[in-house]
Order: sequence, then C-alpha cells, then structure tokens
Amino acid sequence: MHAICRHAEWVAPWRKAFPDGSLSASLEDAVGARAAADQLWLHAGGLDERDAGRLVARAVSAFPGVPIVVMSDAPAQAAALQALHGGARGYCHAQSHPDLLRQIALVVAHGGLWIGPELMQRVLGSVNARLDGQTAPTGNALSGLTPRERAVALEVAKGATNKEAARALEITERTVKAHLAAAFEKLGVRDRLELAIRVRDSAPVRSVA
Amino acid sequence: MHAICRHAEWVAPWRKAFPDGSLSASLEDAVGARAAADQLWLHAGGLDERDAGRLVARAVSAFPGVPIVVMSDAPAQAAALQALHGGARGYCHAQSHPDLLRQIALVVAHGGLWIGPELMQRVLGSVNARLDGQTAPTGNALSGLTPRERAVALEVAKGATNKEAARALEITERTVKAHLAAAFEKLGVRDRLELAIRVRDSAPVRSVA
DNA sequence: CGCCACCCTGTCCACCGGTCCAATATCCCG
DNA sequence: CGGGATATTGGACCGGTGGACAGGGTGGCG
Repeated sequence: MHAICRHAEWVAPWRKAFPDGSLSASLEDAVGARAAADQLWLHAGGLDERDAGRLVARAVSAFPGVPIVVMSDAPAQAAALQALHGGARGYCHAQSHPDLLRQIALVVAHGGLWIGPELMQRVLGSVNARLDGQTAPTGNALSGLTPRERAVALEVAKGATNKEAARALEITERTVKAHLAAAFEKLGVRDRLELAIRVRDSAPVRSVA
Repeated sequence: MHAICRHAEWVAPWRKAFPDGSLSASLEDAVGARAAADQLWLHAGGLDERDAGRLVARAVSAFPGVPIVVMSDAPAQAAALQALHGGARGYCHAQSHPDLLRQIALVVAHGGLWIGPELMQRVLGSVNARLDGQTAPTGNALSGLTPRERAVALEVAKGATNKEAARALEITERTVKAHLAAAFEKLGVRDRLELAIRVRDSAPVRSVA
C-alpha cells in the first residue's frame, strides 16, 4: 500500500486507514524509491481532469499491473471518468472515512472497480434515458408519407427490424415491408439505413439525454 | 446468496463456491419464494444480449437494492454492456473457478463493480460516450475502436453498403464484414443501423447548442 | 357506381448482412 | 523469442431485407 501526495496532511484519512502504508511526495519519488506496493493511491487534489488523467496514465505505465486509486479533493464525475479512462481502478474523495478507504482497498485488491455511488447510478441508469419519440413533428422528410408509412419509418429510424416494427404497430411483418417499400420510393432512398439517416437528419428537435 | 438457473448443473462452480446458497429455476420462482438474499446471481446461459438485459432489468425491479451478478456461458463484450446497462453489478463466466466467484461476491458485496479486466476499458469508453456531451472533445462512440474499425464504421454511418465501404477503403468486402462485426461487438449493437445511429448521435459536431 | 388512395396480407426469390469456422502476416511489448 | 493485438482474407451458413407477383377491404369523390 503506497500513496502519492505532496503533503501528508492532505491525506490524513488514508494514513489513518493504512498506518503501515508508505508515502511519496511525487510519482517520480515513488519510482526512484522503487516503491513496490500492492496498490497505488494517487492524490489528485488540485489537478484538473485532463492532468489527473495523464498522471494516472503515467502511474499505470510506471507501475504496470498495480491497481491505482485516485483520491480527489473535489470529486466530479467528469474527473472520475478521466481517471478511470486513464487506467485507474478506483476514484474517491480524499477525505473519505478510513473505513470506506479500507473497503475500497478490499474491492480493488480483489480485481473490482470502485466508482462513487452517484457515478454508479449514472453508469447503471444511463440507458434508461432512451429516446422514445412517438411525437408527430410534421414538416420534415416524413411529410410526404402517409400516416402508416410515417409510423413505420419512425420505427425503423429508431433501429427497429421489420419484425419489431410489426409488433410495435400491431400489423404483419409483410405490411411493414409494404409501407417501407412505399417510403423508400417516395423518399428516393434504397434501404432502411438511408431512410433512417434521412429521417434523423431532418428531425427538427432531438431529445438526447 | 441466491442464484437463478434453469438447471443446477449449469452453475456447478457457483454451487461449489457457495454451498449454503439457495437456487431457483426462474426469476418468478425466486419472487414467489420471497427469496431474500444479499446478492442475486443470474445465469444467462442461452439468452441473447437483449433478453439477458431485460432479465436483469426485471430482476433489479423485483429485488430493489440487491446487487445482481450475471453469469454467462459465452461472455461477450456486448452482452456485458447490456447486462450492466440493465443494472447488473457484475458479469462473469458461468464456469469460473469457485475461488474467483467468491472473489467477485466479495467485491460486489462491498459496493464494487465486477467486469472482466479486458472489458473494463471498453465499458468505460462507452460510458464516456454516453455521459458527456460537452466535457470531452475526444471519446465519442468511435473511441473504443481500432483505426480500421472506425473507418468502416464511418462509411456505414454515411449509409454505405459493405461493397461500397470495401471499394472506398480498398479492401475486400469480407474484411469490411470482419471489422464491422468487431465494431458491433465493442459498441454493443446488433446491426449496421444501430451502429449508424450510435455513431451519428455521438458525433462531435451538433447543430443545437 | 366506378375510380382511387390507403391499408392490410400473401408467396416466391435473389441478394445482402451477420456470424461461425478458420488462416496468415505484421507489429509491439514484456 | 513468445504472446497479444491488429489487419487481412477465405468459405459456408442462414436469417433479414427488398423487389416482384399477387390479391382483399375501406372510405371518399365525381
């Protein structure tokens, strides 16, 4: 267990959690001291996201195979993502309770990934913000189509297969193909992909999370 | 500790890892039995990604607050993404060594997230693409792909067929298929239409502020 | 009543798209 | 040097897709 922090007092909880842990003032010092550790904890106090990400990347290459946990003074989701993307295995508040730090160490030591509970929620729930238009924004590429053709085109533009569109509209797959063929003809496209592109590019408003 | 699996022999390692764990044949059985568990392990053996994702989502709502771990017979990145997006806290091979399973349980029990080490980077890249529309200039849907996969994906996102993409990149149609299949897997999409949607929605340039 | 537009369905078939089984060559890294 | 990632290609397989050939039903309009 080794931590890197310019001033020892910045990571008081960590010292309390791991009394036997060693500490370096910088990554270079740790490398010079050949600090062999099972885990490396980085204090990224004043660094912005980008610098923190780079620091993590350097640490990863300097200590290959050693899991890295980043401690921030002001945790932010963007910073957490950068840190994890850089190769960190954990991200937490530098002033977390020693018990929590030990718990994080446990998770990371066993190959797990530690991200803040609020970030966890975003990760796990990100897909729930699915787009489900179902609106009727007239005046775009769909204006020349009949209502049913438009409905089918919208389903396809969401990525649906013929079978799925059929189920969604409660009609036969054959009928979907008929409406689709008509839409192809009217819009001058050759397949569902071009239709989807046409529809989505001409959509007046987009409700993306 | 509770597992859901149609046939007990499919999850022999799990039974060895948790001799005291209970087991149900289906999610409905588990609900009916009011199986109160600290963790719920789902065997998603023969299910495809989508059904597995839905199963996880149902399990999450049926057992709110209970961490879910998905065991797959043939782990794939796309399936892992679907499972995690559905709310799973872990994803692993159903035939993993009991020691590894116990390790995973430990991580999950302490609030961690378990994904295969090789999957970690990609998942984070995908999460990156989903979460930030303004912070990271780099990191759209293409970020996790290799240069050639990215090139093929861009051609397809423009509406090109395999043959056209092949001609544009001066490679065989067969190779286009290979790169596309890899891109599908990494992005967690099933066909070129969903890939095009994903790519175009995460494009760096957006007309709306 | 005919005509027409729209909606729905059926069958047959060629082609494309996606996946599974490979193999080969290069390059970089530990 | 061996292992891993990347790029490239081959063949076979099969389901989805799109086009072509059909129809039948409804409602409006001259």
